[in-house]
Amino acid sequence: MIIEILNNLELNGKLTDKQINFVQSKIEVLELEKNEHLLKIGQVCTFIGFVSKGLVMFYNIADNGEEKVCEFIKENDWVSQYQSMITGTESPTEIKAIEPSTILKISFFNLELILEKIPLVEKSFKQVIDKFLLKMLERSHSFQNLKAEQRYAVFVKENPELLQRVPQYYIASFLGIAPQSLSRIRKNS
Amino acid sequence: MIIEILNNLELNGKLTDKQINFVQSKIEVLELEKNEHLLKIGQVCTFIGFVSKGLVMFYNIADNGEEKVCEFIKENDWVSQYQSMITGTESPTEIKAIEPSTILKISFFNLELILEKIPLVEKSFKQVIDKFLLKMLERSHSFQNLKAEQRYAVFVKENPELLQRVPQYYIASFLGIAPQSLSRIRKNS
DNA sequence: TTCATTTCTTAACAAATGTGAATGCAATTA
DNA sequence: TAATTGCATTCACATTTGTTAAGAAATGAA
Repeated sequence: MIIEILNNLELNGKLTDKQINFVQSKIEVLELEKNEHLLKIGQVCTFIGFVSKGLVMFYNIADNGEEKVCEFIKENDWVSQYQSMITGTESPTEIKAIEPSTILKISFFNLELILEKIPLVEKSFKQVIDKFLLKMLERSHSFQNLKAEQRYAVFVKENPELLQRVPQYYIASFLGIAPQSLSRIRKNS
Repeated sequence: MIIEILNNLELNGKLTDKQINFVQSKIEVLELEKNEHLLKIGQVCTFIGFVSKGLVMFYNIADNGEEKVCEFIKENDWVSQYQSMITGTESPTEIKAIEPSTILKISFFNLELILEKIPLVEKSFKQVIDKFLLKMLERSHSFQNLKAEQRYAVFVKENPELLQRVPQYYIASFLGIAPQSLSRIRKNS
């Protein structure tokens, strides 16, 4: 399973067996059932997770109890609560599995050990953060400049398979619109 | 002027005179007139700037020529085009001065030199990136969950002085609404 | 100052999206 | 099987925001 992480970090073939074993020894494997939480509101996020299998979502809860989806994280991508992670404060958001999922979990403590010991990994992790920043820039831009219909079109183009894997009302939430509005948009296209 | 940078990085008193001189020698001082550009579309952003005096904005240009404001950057804050900077590609956005401004400009080349030589500065710069990421998270969240009126209320609360310093149609643009809509919102509150 | 230009406001109407309720469908459970 | 539950769709109507146009106010230049 660590192979997938190395692939994702574009480190395949670049680490020694010893280094790989070291990294592997710092990883905890977590199996999540559907709807099981990886992080709950009020917890401080002290790890970064790699979705090895399945699909999770990152969301916050509105006053009326609605789940507002910020991000879907598919297999072979990283998930964390950067806000809680950066500030060390309690997370205002949750992370839960949409499908049964396998998460490779690395605590910050262990992550620090890895980054200190293997500079190559540190460089790669910077890129993980960079990618996330780019994603958030793109997301703001999309809200600022596109209508819901266009946002949905982009989503479909970039995540065609998620249409099958994610309930539609979660997609609506991610797009910042009501489920009924998404129904209407789908009808007119 | 470098004092302001050290303050911003929370490094005041933590560097030796020699280190300070080294940093200072890598900084270029740039005076911008109102509406003068720090970065234009198509350029690759190869620097990070510190707004020592004045006010700049970061925006992209829609098909119809409208300027869509992504961010206002006040004195004592950092400005860069992270997307272009991270990917090394041509910037799709511009940066220009809203007021006559003084920018302390550090090229990436020099920044690398500084970060390598002074680890304390490297740590601080990570925090600069972290803050920007948090800002973008907050911005997405605001678009996803708040109505224009609420977004404006938040903006006013967090940037009361900008109401005087920024033309209203730029604020509307930043909020993702038409100038007329902002007029209406102001009227009803 | 006066004129020209830019910015802001207002209003009427259009378009997009939200809301609440009803319906149907599919999956799950008793 | 029947009943229940959750999700998607549809509709009518409300609210929000966009658009166009006109004029008022502010700003800058001669």
